[in-house]
Amino acid sequence: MNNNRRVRVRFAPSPTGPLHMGGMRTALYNYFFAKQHGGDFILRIEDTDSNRFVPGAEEYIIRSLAWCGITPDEGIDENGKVVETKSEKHPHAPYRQSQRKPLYRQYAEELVKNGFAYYAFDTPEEIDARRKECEAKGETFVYGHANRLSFRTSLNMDAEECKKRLEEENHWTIRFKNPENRVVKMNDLIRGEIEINTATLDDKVLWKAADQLPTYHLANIVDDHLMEVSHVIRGEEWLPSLPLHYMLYEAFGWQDTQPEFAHLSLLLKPDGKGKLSKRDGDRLGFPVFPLEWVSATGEISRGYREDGYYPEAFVNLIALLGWNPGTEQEIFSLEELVKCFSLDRVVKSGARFNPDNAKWFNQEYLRQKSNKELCEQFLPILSKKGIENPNAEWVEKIISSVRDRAHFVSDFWELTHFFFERPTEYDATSIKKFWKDEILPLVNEISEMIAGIEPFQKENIEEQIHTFITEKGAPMGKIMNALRLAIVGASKGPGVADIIALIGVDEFNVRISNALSTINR
RNA sequence: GCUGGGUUCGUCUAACGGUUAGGACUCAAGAUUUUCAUUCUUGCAAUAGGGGUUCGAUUCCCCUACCCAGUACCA
Repeated sequence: MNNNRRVRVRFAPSPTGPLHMGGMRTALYNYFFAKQHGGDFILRIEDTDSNRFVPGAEEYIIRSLAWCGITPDEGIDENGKVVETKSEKHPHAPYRQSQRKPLYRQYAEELVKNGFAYYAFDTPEEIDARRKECEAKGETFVYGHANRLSFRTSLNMDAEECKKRLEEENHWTIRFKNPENRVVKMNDLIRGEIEINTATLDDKVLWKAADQLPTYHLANIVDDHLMEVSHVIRGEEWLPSLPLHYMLYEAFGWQDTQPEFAHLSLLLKPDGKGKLSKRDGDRLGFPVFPLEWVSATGEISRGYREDGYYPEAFVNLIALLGWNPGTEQEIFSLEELVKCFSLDRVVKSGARFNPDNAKWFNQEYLRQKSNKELCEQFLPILSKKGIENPNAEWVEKIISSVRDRAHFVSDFWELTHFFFERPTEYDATSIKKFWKDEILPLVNEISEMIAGIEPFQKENIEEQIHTFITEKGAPMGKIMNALRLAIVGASKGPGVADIIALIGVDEFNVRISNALSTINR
């Protein structure tokens, strides 16, 4: 393995549906690693399973990456389309494996020629029957060195017959001839040395005549080699096939440029057992996908973007699920992540995803926004509520008064609606608690005083209310709360003086008189 | 079942043989306060179990338990 060559990584999803958080994390880690080393991040589409292709999935993946601020260096063009023809910038096109179809067969044949693989003629049905037979006896079925000679293969048939079958049949495959008893020593950048004896491995299918396509294993090795990939950072589910991949590099004689491997642990459910799935999101009420996804049947899966998450927050929270900087820093921009990321600080064990934590990250990012930015983000929501073209400066002031309590911009309406609409109902518990006979005359009196304040500004209002109450020797809490109830309709919101100043004197008068005449005790 | 990987507060994690086992989220309490929050302070809470190795194990080794993955002509 050559450590001096250019760092090139690939993110190679298969377009079988929307990419979920775990997949995004894999993409992110690949990106951080590549950029940190001044290398390339390649996007390759692994669509060798024609049966599982899902329309729109490819676009979804690219849009999700873009939302997170990731643009592949190679594999997609300026318009976000997968590159199909070679160019200086994309020398390895096409980047969709289905379009690289003609390329793989020769490699598989080469393996056969050199004794590392063989032709197998049993149909899937025949193999299935054998498998069932075994299982009925309580045995594990493995198509491998122990029984490969009991199948119809090029290993036990004369050349003539084999040739004839290859020409006439269209359901044969090329299988890897797994060594009977060999210890393969492997290295993983996260887990260290791993050893496995090939005795337990099976003869994996490498290429299928039926659709003239390679399986993952062959396509993956061939493409990583051709695309000069230096590091493979992928999910843990690939760890068991690492020995096969090692042996394939060896069989091809590509050990010198064999990439280094790093296998990432999986994301686990917030509760119970097992890995995180789409269902958990539905069940527990959080998104599992970066962007909203509508399936062919019209089923909608919510996305972080649609739920009001900032992409920076999403990237940050995903990055810290299974990786830590070794310091106490928790808020990282994409640039900082590129700078700080390192594979040896990736955690080996699976990380349970906790939605509470996700919200906290968004809150942190929301706090970094200016009132102006938040206002711009809030305007569309106001518009939906029928508040068209409000004075932006005014909205900014309103946001300023409540921003500390929000996790999302979407929280703002609940937090501020009483600025935009008069109360039509008054909270019963608050009435009972604060709307007392002995207080009402004072409320009336203080309201008249407030209405006369000039200039009608928060500081003045606050000060004069205090003076008034102190002079009267009245109970501060009771009066303030009664005022609040009158102008808000409930016991919530920012400081009373803030609200009064923001709604203005005319609106204040209307609300007070409404309250005085409407509230029934 | 077999093979591989994993196991520190409820959760995310730090400590790569010597720490009162640290931080964050959550939760609880207190302070502030005109409500709800914010903020500040404090608190609760962990090395899966058992054997070794060692002067000393969260850390190294073995066994057990549990969790995860793979075991497809899917990726």
